[in-house]
Amino acid sequence: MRTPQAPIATPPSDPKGTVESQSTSGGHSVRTRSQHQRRKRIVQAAAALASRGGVEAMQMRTVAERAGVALGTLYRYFPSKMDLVVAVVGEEIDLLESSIERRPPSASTPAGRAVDVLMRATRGLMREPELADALIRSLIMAEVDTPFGERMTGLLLRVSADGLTRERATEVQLDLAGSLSSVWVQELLEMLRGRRTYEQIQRRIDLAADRLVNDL
Amino acid sequence: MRTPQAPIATPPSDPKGTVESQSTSGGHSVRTRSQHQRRKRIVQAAAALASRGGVEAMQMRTVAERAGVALGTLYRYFPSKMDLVVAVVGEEIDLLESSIERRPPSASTPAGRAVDVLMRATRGLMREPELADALIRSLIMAEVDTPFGERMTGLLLRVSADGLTRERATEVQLDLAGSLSSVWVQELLEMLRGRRTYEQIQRRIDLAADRLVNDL
DNA sequence: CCGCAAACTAGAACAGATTCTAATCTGTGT
DNA sequence: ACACAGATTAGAATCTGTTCTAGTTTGCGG
Repeated sequence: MRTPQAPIATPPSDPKGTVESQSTSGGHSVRTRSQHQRRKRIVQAAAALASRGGVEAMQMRTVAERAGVALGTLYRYFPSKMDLVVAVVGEEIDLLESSIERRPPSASTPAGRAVDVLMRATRGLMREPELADALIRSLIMAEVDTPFGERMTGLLLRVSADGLTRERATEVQLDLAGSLSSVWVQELLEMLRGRRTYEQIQRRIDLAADRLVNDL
Repeated sequence: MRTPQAPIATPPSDPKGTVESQSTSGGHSVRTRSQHQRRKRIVQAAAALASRGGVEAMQMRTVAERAGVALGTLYRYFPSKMDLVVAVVGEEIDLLESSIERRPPSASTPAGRAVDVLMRATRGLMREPELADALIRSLIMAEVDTPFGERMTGLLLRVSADGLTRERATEVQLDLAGSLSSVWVQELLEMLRGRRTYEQIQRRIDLAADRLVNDL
């Protein structure tokens, strides 16, 4: 019975999401420490299971067991399975981001770089269809604010607008990034339904990018 | 445990979906008669529940009860809840189609007529957000071939290509219809997340249609 | 009217997500 | 070291989709 508002997973009793520093200073509510470990173990276990049998194989009991925490604890960290899925998906994006840092897209035009990123993500997802499935579903179904669409759009924005963050991008750039990631999601869906090959997706993303560029 | 292939709901033991005629002739397997009634009662009950609390309120036990059939029977007609949702959604499209027959879109350009249809559908959906939610989700999640996307695309095709059926439409027209309904779905999603108003959707659909037209 | 296969029914059973409980553990302030 | 709040745990309990069972009903061919 999903309640309208389900806060995203953060170590227990952490008002804002910004827990990082404080080593010996005036802490007062955050248990940070083994909790980060625990959270990591959980997401790891979940990811491992998901990359096998997909979301189905990622059963809450099993995740808890593998992560070595009680079911109740798992639920304290992730109020619903969807939240956990979203977290796993987040990890995946981290990977993509660091991959892009390591080897930035080389295309010369903004749209080209955006396409490059999307196709790289596509290849990554094709390697683990089960996870891709979970990702797409979570992306679309999430009632909570999906961090995924936002992040992917931001990512596209950065590579296409070359270092700009969302706030500084022009409306036009935002539109490019947003539209492209929309199209991409649609294509991924089709792929999951077995109606697209990698090549087809590439062609269509290219096409969409071209169109957008012409429109601007 | 969703098995890969879940046939869409049709009165029991009905090989092809084309059951209509035969009144006294060589029938042999179809029980048609009260079964159509039963099916209708089920979908009706389901729709009623869904238009209240959404998919969540549409519990299989409750649906069966309200429809006056046993749970097992419900499952005989609709092998999974998703199938039932799809059926309910189908009803909704029927409504849209007949509405369009009654009062065809008046715009002068093909794209204009397509936009007209989409916006009419949008208004209808906004009236029952819970159902809209169910619709969109089912549309996107369905593992079975979603009849929804197909039907909506076909509908757009008919109004935009003015009487042509799918087979006769040019690739270009197909693309128009397909792209528009993609965009529309995305916009509806945003609306459900509270990030779009009717006006915004209208503006964006218009824009998308314009773009497409220019591309053709 | 008879017999049979398919459809239907009531209800138990099962599965996995989510919630709840009672007891224990941990970290922090005093 | 002591006390307390919040975190964790094991496990029972609940909820809802889905499956299964055994018995009954229905419609049709003979």
